[in-house]
Amino acid sequence: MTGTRPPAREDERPAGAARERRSRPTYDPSSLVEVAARVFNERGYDATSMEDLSAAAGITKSSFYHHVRGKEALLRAALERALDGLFGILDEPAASTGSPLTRLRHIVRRQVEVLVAELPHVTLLLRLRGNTETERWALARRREFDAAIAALVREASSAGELRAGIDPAVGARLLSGLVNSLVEWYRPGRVDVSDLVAEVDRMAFEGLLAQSPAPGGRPT
Amino acid sequence: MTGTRPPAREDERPAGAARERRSRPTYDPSSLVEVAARVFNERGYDATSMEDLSAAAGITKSSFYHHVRGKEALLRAALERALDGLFGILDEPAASTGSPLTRLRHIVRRQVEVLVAELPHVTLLLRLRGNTETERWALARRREFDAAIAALVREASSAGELRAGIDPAVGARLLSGLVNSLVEWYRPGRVDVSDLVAEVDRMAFEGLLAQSPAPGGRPT
DNA sequence: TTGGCTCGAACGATCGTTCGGTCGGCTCGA
DNA sequence: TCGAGCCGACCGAACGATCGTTCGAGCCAA
Repeated sequence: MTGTRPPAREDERPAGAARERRSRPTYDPSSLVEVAARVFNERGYDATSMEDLSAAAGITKSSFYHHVRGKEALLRAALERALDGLFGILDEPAASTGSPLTRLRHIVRRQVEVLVAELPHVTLLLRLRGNTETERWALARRREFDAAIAALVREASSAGELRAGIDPAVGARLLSGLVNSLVEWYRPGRVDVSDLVAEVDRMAFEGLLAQSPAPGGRPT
Repeated sequence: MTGTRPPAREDERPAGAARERRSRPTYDPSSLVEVAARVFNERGYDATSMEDLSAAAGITKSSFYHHVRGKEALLRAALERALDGLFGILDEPAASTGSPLTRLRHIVRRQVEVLVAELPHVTLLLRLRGNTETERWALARRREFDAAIAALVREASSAGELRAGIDPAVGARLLSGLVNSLVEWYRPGRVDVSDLVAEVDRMAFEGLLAQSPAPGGRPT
């Protein structure tokens, strides 16, 4: 990277410090993963140096290595956290009971909540390019998740619960794209999460247009 | 990048060769921009080395520098092409005549077409992180485009043309996210472009749900 | 004194870029 | 028609910078 760095926010204070000892804060692995995920998202994984990460954690690069195994291990830990959150949705009872549309709608709404709760980690997941074995592994798992949604869209379509004239495969892609696009703009606090869930649900299933009666629509 | 590279597609033949002379193909700048955009998207901009680019073009790294100014210049050229395509939509007559909803719907449909026509370049634009001055410039222009759409959504909402209960600001983000998510999965030839335009339009404005009458909906 | 924590210094590798020079087709005066 | 000279295309080698990672020695609370 020859390019000049962006303004480099000044509020990168040492994170974590989950101990009572104040003079020498110690860093638990999960808090460093959180810091790393945040910086990865700001600069992009490949453009982020270990120097950037250690600076964001408030220690030198070599001290940083005392706590973490390496750059790729940090990435993997963050991706695992994102994937655990997403696949956890599929294990919920509501994800496998009721009509296909009911299940799909529940998953979508929960997916919004997980995206918000694990924003940095899911953001990382959604921007992977597959350059390393770790990235390809995470991409494969992400495809599994998308495939589950696509299967549900296909079921709902076969059951006549979805609009005719939308190809289920395309509709599933658009649905996932709509939900996932949250990570590009949502920042905590700006919009209430329950409002966001309701808006994404309406947008996805009823569209932007006015005055369509929305049969069987959920209450807000 | 220490990570092992992905399988490295074998079909990276020298592009361009817009001359009749066969023994020594010459490379016009625009064809090299196209090659670069494709590889940038495969590996990510920062993870792509000039060696990768020159290999994809079929020449050595030093030869490659005979044709292009540098890595960032290639990025800028690709981004300009994407931005020209997008802003060209706003200059079309149909983008400024009719009701806000009519204009919005036209822009969205044209945006899908431009995304498909300039897929690699727009993809690059949508993945920027803002690490260099060039990237920040392109991001600023992209925000201009999104702001134009957001303004139109606000207008249409004020005119009562959009569903009540969707915040215009959020709706505009979701709409852009829905359309832009195309670059993550659409590949030319798989879905007919006019079909795709119709499906994105339906999805965005009428939603996935069945049996809503869609007043004033466009013919397909 | 022990042992976790911190650090400066340096490792080899790879990055984007530059440089000097070779090759071969084209131009143009003889 | 010919050949000398030119010039764009091409390449190997190397530049300094930065990358991820390692090492060993200090520091300080227990």
